[in-house]
Amino acid sequence: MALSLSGDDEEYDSESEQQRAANRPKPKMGTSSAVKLPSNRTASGARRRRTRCRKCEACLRTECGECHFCKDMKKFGGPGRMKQSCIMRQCIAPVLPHTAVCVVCKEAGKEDTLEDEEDKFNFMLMECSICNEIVHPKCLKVTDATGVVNDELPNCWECPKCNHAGKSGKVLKQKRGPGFKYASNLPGSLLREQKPVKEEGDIASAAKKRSDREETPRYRPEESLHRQPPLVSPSSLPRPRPEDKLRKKRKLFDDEDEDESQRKREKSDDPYFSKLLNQIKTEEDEDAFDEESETGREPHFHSSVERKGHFGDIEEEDHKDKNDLLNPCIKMPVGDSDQSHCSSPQAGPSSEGGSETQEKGLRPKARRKRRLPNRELSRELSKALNQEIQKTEDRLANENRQPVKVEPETENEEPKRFFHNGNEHGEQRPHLKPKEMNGTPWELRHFYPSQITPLGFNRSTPTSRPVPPRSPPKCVQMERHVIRPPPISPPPDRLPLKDGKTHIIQREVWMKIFCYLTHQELCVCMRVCKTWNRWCCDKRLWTKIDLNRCTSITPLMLSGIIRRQPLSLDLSWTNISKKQLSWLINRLPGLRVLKLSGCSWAAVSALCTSSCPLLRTLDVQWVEGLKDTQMRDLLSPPADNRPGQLDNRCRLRNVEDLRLAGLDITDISLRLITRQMPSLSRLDLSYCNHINDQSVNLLTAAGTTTRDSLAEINLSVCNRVTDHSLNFFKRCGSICQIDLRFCKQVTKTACERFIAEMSVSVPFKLKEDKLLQKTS
DNA sequence: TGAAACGTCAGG
DNA sequence: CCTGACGTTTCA
Repeated sequence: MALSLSGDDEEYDSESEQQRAANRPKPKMGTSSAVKLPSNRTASGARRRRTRCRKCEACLRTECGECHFCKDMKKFGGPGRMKQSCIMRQCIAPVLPHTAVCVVCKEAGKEDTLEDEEDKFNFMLMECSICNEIVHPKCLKVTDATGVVNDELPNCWECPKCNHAGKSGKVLKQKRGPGFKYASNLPGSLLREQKPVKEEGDIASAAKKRSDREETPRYRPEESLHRQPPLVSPSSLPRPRPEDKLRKKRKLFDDEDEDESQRKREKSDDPYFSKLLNQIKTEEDEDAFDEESETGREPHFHSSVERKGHFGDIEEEDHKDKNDLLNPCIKMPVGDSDQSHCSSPQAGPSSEGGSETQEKGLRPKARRKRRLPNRELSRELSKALNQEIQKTEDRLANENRQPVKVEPETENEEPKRFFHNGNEHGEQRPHLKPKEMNGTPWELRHFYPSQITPLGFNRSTPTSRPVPPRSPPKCVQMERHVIRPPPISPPPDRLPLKDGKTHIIQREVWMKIFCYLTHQELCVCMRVCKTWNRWCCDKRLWTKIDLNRCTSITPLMLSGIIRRQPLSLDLSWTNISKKQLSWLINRLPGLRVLKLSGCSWAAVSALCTSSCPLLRTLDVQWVEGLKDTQMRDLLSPPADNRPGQLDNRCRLRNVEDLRLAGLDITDISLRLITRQMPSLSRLDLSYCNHINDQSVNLLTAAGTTTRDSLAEINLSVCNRVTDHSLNFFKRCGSICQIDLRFCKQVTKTACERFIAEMSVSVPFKLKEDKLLQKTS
C-alpha cells in the first residue's frame, strides 16, 4: 500500500500509526488526506505522481467492467467513490508525468532526442525512490557513487546520493519505488520478501538482513526435496507414504514463514553466496544483467513432463538444486550463472551489500538495468488480448450457440505418463489420509478411464487423497494489487559478443530454436548469459506451465508464472492456497486453461471472486469438498447488490471444457451448468456417482445450450447411468464422443443399437468398449 | 490488515 | 474545465 512508498516508514509507521489507531475515530478526513503528506515527503521533497505509460498491455486493455473498481465507476453504474482504475488496467510501468522536470536544470527528459544508450540514460529523468528527487543523471554532481536503477519501474532509481549515503537499506522493507501502489499488499513475500532480494539482486544484503534476525533454523532446504507430490502411475498405484512428518504445511503467504524459510535456504548457502558475490562484482562490470535478473530468482518449478518436458526450472534459492539441474556440459562460469543475477544490484530498494558492488565510475553512473520493453511485441500482445476479450464478449452477446471448437490445448490433456522427480515408484504420498471420495478409490481418480485397470474397481481398496491444503481463513481480495509486469520479450536483438560485436543470429531466429527446447532446457539456457536469460523468458516459450503435483507452490513460483503469462496453467494436486490462486488469476488475464484437479475447495473457491475472462478449460476434478453448494458459488454471477449492478453473467461463462470427474455433484449443479455455460462443448463427469439418466436428460433437454454445444461427454464410471441415457444423446446436435466405459448399467448392446440408429445421420463407432465416437 | 473513501494531480 | 485515477488517509 501507500506505506510501501513512503521512505520513512519506520518512524511514521511504528509510532503514528499506532497512535492514530488509539485516537480513533479521527475527524473525518479531508484536509488530512490532501494537505498532510508528511509521510510521503522526505527531506528532499515530494514525490511526483506517476501516470500511465499508455503502452503496456494493461494500459491498452479495456475496462473489464467486472472488478471492484469498474463496478464503482459511474459508467458501470457505480457511485464513483473509489476512483480507481480497473484492475485489469493497472499500468505495469507507470511513468513520470510530462510535467516532470529535473530539479537541477529544470528541464524535461531528453532521452528521446538521443541515440546513444549512454546519453539516453544521462539525459533521461530519473526519480529517486528514496529522496524522490527527479534529476538527469548527468546533472548530478556526485562523482563518487553510482545510482541503482530500478528495473521494475521506468525512470526510477536510487540516486547516487542516497545510494552512497547508505539510505537504501532502510527502505528495503517497504520501498519499491514510486508508482507501485499497493505493493506492500502483495501476498506473501512476492514483493515484500522476495522482491527486495530479487531486485536488489543482492544476496549479501539478504544474508546480512538474515543474520540480523536471530533465528533457529527450522526449515531445511532438503526438506522440500523430500516432499513428494502425489505420485501415481498407471502401473503402480499410489500408496500412502508412511507418515510424513516433513509435510508441514507451509503458509505460503505467511510472511514470517516464508521469510524464514527463505532465510534458511539462504543461510544454508552462505559460503557459496559470498564466494559468488565476489565473482559477480567483476562480472558485472562487463555486462550487468538487466531485466529482472530472471534466472537467479527463478522458481524451481517441478513439473511433469509434457510436450516440452520438464518445465521451468531454475532453482529457487536452492543452489544444490541448481547444480543438479545444470547439465554438466552446459555449466558456465559461476559469475555468468543465474546467481549473478541474484547478486546484480537490481532495481529497487537496494541494499547495503549491493551498493558496494557499484563503486566505480567518475560520474554518476548506474548499473544499467533498465527495462527496455519490446514495445512492439507488447503492444501486439495487448491488442490481441483485447481483441480476444472483445470477440468473446461479442460472441456471447450474439448468443451464438454453435459448438465452439475446443482449443488445441487438448494435446496437453493426454494422461500424464511421467512424473517429475522420477522417484515416484514405491514412494508414498506424503500427505495422504485414508479417505475415499465419492466412493471411488483415490488411485482411480487420477486417471482417465483409459488407464483404469480392472483392478482399479476394487472399491474396498483403502484409499486416500491429499490432505487439502489449508487456505487462508478469510476470503482475500487481491484486486488492488499491482499486476506484475508480464514478460516482455527483451530487447537485444542480437547476442552481444566479447569483442564488442554481436552474434550473427538474430533473436527471432534464436527464438525459433528455443521453441524446440523443453522448459527445463530453457531454464538451463537462461543461465548461459544475460541475453539468453531474457530471451528464454519470452512468454511465447511458456504458453503452458505445468506444476502438476508440485506440492509446494512458493511465491517465487507464482511470480515466475506471472512473468511468463502462460495461456495454460496446471496446478493440479498442488497445495496452492486460495490467496495464491486468487493472486495468480487476477494477474493472468489471458489464461485459457486452468487445471486445479485434486486441489482443495478452499483454494478453488478463489475462482468465486476472481475473474478469468478468457478461461476456456477448467479442470476441477477430484477437488475435495466441491459439491453442489460449491458449484453454485462457482457458477454464480459475481455478487453485487449495489443498484445498477445487473451483471448476472457467470464468471466462467466462456468455459468450453469443464472437468468435474470425481465430484459429488448432482443435477442441481448440472442445471446450473446448462444455464451458465453456453459454450460448453466438453464435459467430464466421470466418477460422478450421483450422475444418472436424469442428469443426461437435463443436459440434453430442449432449450438448453448444452444440447447443441456438447460435443464430448465423459460419463465413464458413472454407475447410475443406464442404457436409457443413450436415447437422450440422440438429440444432441454436435455430439461426437460419448464415453460410457465402465458404466455398469450400460450394455454393449445398447451402444450398438445407438450406433445403428444414428447411422442414418451421424455415423458412430465403438472405439472401445462403450466408448462411442463419431467416425467422420 | 485490507477495503473504502477522497483530495487533488495529470492529461486532454 | 472535465475525467480519470494516484496516493494517501480512514474505517471496519
